[in-house]
Amino acid sequence: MEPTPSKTVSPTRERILDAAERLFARASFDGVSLRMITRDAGVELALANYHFGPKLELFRAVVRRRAATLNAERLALLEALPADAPLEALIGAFTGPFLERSLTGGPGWKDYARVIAQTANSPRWTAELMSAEFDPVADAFIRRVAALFPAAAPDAVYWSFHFLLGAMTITFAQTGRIDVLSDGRCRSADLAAIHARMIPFLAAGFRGLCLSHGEPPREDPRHDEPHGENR
Amino acid sequence: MEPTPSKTVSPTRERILDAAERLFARASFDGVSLRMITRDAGVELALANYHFGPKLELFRAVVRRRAATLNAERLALLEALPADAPLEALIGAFTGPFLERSLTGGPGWKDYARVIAQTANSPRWTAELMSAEFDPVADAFIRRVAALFPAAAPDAVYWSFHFLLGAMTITFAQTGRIDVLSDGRCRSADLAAIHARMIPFLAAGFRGLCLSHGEPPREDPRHDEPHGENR
DNA sequence: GTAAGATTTGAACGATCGTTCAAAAGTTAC
DNA sequence: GTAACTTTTGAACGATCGTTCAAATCTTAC
Repeated sequence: MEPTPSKTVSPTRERILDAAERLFARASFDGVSLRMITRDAGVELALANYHFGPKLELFRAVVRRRAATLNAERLALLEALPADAPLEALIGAFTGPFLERSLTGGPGWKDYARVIAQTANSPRWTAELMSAEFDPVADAFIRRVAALFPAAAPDAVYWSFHFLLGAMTITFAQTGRIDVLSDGRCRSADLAAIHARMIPFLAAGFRGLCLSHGEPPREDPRHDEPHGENR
Repeated sequence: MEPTPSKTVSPTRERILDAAERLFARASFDGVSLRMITRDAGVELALANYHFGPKLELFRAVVRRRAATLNAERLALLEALPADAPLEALIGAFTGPFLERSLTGGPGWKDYARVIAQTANSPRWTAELMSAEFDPVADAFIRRVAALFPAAAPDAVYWSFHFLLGAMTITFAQTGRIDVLSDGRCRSADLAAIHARMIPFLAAGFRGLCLSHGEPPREDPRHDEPHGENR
């Protein structure tokens, strides 16, 4: 009688989730119909509503399914790092699990990354969904990073994390635009190569923003930057 | 007889574009119907198809309309900068015009920013649309930045620009997630404050990635690279 | 085996979708 | 004022949308 049992794993549930994930990765929430999903999954249309309720709940189930795995691994990596771990290790603990699974976790994880990338940059109701699923581990990551920059402005670490999220999401979106722009010098599909570039870039960005003085230089650019631990 | 005259500015055309921009900023391409747009614009449904052809062409017209203004200002700022302009000035020339108009250019520009943010992180056909509109000025920006890092790896500047795009788009998306995460310390609506944080972060990221050796340290880190121009 | 519950089926609901079209109204040029 | 053209109107097209529901089928427990 319950509309969303979710107690035991049902093969039909998983087939629908897989198809939904695959299609939501290639189009928006409104660009995918339940008929496309159930047709792709090889099940009847009404089964989507039986197992998940309304369409939005199916989408939320797609986001939620792999988030638990992801967050658990991220938290484990973060907690395994010593207190004096370098910033690059912290960033890697946050960005690495998603990347690793996109590479070796099967096509579902790659689709999932695109779903998340889309959702993170969408307006309205997606924000609360993202917050509900990913904010706890984001909070843990930010707390660890903030400990590295005790003199940083209170919002500097948050903004840095915000820019990290942007770089990560546009990477996982895999639009292929940078491939064209760089005339083949960059390949969006080579996530491992991107990671090798992303971590140094982000680490430098964190240091550049969080090691500066409390207020960012507006019209009074100081050139006496006394941050001795540069690199 | 022509389906898309576009020669002279038609008030009806502009009303439809305004409504489409406003609605596309709040939902996806498939989440907005032509009936919603024309109802919001106060015109008949068939007029959308008369002035723009199919729905996708209306969306492209929305993207295209303000892109010309934006690119012209960006290029002018870039060319006005001296050859020895600091990296921060280059980044500001690329990110500033969009930000400034989002602040003072009326609500249309804020909606436009959200449309672009969504589009930049969407899969499929949006990539070629973004490339067609924004790649020329992106190319000019990258060329200027590359001149500052003559010893950088050929793809380092492109990846840096990629991460810049991610940080910029997730900012313009204005999802409000960072507001919740930071418990009010960050405000997504205060684009001016964000800009003051974004430029130092990105500049440090560019330097951190483009001033390093040719190859990122994988398993064979070469240390014989004569990189003497570190900052 | 039989009853109770969970799952699947097939069909239908009303609503909305993008697109098309002929006719009406408005505009411009002679 | 009439002709040529552009713009607007109102209605309709077939298709697809999310959701619902009763009946059929499968599963589980006694």
